[in-house]
Amino acid sequence: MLPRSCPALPRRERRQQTLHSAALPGMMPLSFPGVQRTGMNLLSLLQEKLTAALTGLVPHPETYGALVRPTQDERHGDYQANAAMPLAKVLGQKPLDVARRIVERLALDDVVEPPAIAGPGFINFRFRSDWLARQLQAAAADDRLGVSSTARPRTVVIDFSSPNVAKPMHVGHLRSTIIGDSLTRLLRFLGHRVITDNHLGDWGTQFGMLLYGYKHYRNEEALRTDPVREMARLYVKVRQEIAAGEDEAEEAANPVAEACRQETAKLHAGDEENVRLWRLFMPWCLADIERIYRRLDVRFDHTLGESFYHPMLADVVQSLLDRGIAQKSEGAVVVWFGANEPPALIRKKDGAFTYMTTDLATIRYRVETWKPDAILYVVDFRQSLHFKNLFDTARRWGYDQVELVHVSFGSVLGPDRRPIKTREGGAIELEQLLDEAVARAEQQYERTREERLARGEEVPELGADERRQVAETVGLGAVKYADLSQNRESDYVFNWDKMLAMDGNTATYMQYAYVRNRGIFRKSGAAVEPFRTEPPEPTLTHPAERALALQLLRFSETLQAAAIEYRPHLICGYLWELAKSYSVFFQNCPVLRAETSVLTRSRLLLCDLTARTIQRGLDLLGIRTVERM
RNA sequence: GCCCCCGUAGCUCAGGGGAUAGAGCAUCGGUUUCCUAAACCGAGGGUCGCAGGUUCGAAUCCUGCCGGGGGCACCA
Repeated sequence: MLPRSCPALPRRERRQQTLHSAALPGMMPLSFPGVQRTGMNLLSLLQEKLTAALTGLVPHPETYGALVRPTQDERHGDYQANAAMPLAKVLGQKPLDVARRIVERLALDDVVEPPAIAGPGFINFRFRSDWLARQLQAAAADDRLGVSSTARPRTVVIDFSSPNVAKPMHVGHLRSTIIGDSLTRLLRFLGHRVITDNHLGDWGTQFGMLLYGYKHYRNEEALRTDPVREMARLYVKVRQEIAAGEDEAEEAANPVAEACRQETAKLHAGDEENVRLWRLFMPWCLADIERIYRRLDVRFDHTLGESFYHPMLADVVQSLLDRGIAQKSEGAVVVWFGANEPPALIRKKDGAFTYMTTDLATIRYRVETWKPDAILYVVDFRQSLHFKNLFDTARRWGYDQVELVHVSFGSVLGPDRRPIKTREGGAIELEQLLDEAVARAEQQYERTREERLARGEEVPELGADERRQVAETVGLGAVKYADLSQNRESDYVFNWDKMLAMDGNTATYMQYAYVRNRGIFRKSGAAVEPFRTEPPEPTLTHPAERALALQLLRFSETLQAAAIEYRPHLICGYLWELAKSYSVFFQNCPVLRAETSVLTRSRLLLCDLTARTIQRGLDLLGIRTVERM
């Protein structure tokens, strides 16, 4: 069996599921199911106020009330409402007149400056600085940084990572693993009940290969001392043998491959010896992938692989036949979709079941066991047809209340835009990649340290342990962030230098912003606690202070948008903007040397809230921070 | 053959009805008696693949074409 997230060729797919009903093209959803519109959500606040102003004035006020966007140019204010132009036609009035009537009815006096009407009918909002300051003060006193917890928690099963065991994890598994983990963290933070389930490929042909390898090439000594490594060796050995036999005879039977297939078939048929060996191998295989998950800081609530569902498959097929959803055809059992569309097999003519059967059994099990509102599949784009068929079949089968979503992502490509390979043509092993990232981070630390010394700067002298810790955190953060910061639906061109770059929109930049921030507190001896328990109301007089404050208060709407569309890269984009705002602030607004102690306290509040927001944002991406680097 | 996706700056990518299309890298120029220079500031660089259409308004929606990729019973 192929892993679900094998490295692959490309392409993105549009959202398959609509979580909100957009009445107008391009409008932002007014609300996300289960997410309360309260707290510091600036966008929602304006949308609500606008909707209230439109109520009684126009039909479908919430549709037009939702047409609020951040401005692209700060000269136009902070946010803009675009409702007047489309409403002009509906009401048969001039857009500027409509805009004026809307503004007259808005109840936002204590929140925004008097709105400006500009251009063809844009209504521009600029928040009052004193209002922003009070919101910031409230956010600082809040563990959740002003982000509301959901009013209606949903139960969501997230199916991600799902590698084949019995062979080393490779770079192709990375995207599913870290996107799925990030979505888990995000939805949990917003208050949803998330159940993570690693749907392992633990029952397929790769086990046949292991069985064949074990029977022919095992090294007893190696198995005793390091079974995991021996498993990997056997797998590679067998795969090489199969590959060697493929060149001459593409179509002709490959004796080794055929032998492996037979081992697999025997396993499925319950052959005593093979089942015993399967039970022997599994813990070793699990230990191997578990090591990587630990390093990546990824945990699963359940690891129910394909083998778990094996006993249920015959009943699944029978049930689908009984209900007339599946038909027998050419000796197989299939489910038909459209007249011109090929069917999906749920039982092959040799009696074997397919991954469609397993996935159907899995849906039934999950729905009956956990009663989820939604099941997310974080899987390679190329399986979109499979999921379309799977979801269609499941709904016909009666599972039409659960929302089934294929959270698809693009492929990992090499510099030649072909699927990423090592020089030898194999997949890049995940662990090697992580080691390389950490090694590069360590080299970067060395280089930077020498440059700092050459400039006569103070250098934080890290002990060996802390240095390793920094390298691990920075290196893994770089790898994760490089992937997560890209729209998941795009193909991902793998590039060492870009992935491990420490400039620009990278985890390192964010981690560094955090470190500089913490340095201020360390240097001054100021404690952070008072800024969290009894925060002062900050003064926002410098443009850099105001811009930073505004960005900090956009955290809530960012997380909401990321959750609606299952797009972690929105968080990355936000953090990048936040870190840039902080940099400008840092450059222009001395903190410890501010003119007054009141201003110092105000700026320390901004610093601490920035640090906490960066730390929280990175945490939602599965990335850690360090105190010094 | 049928279906799906993509084409935006030299490169890698955001933006997917709203104001003059953005960022990073790369290139060029500048910044350190100052809280970490793994930083900051500035400059150049685009016919948003092409052509029609819808709209007050299109990179964004529709149609066609060109180029690239993927998927399409007995692998998963």
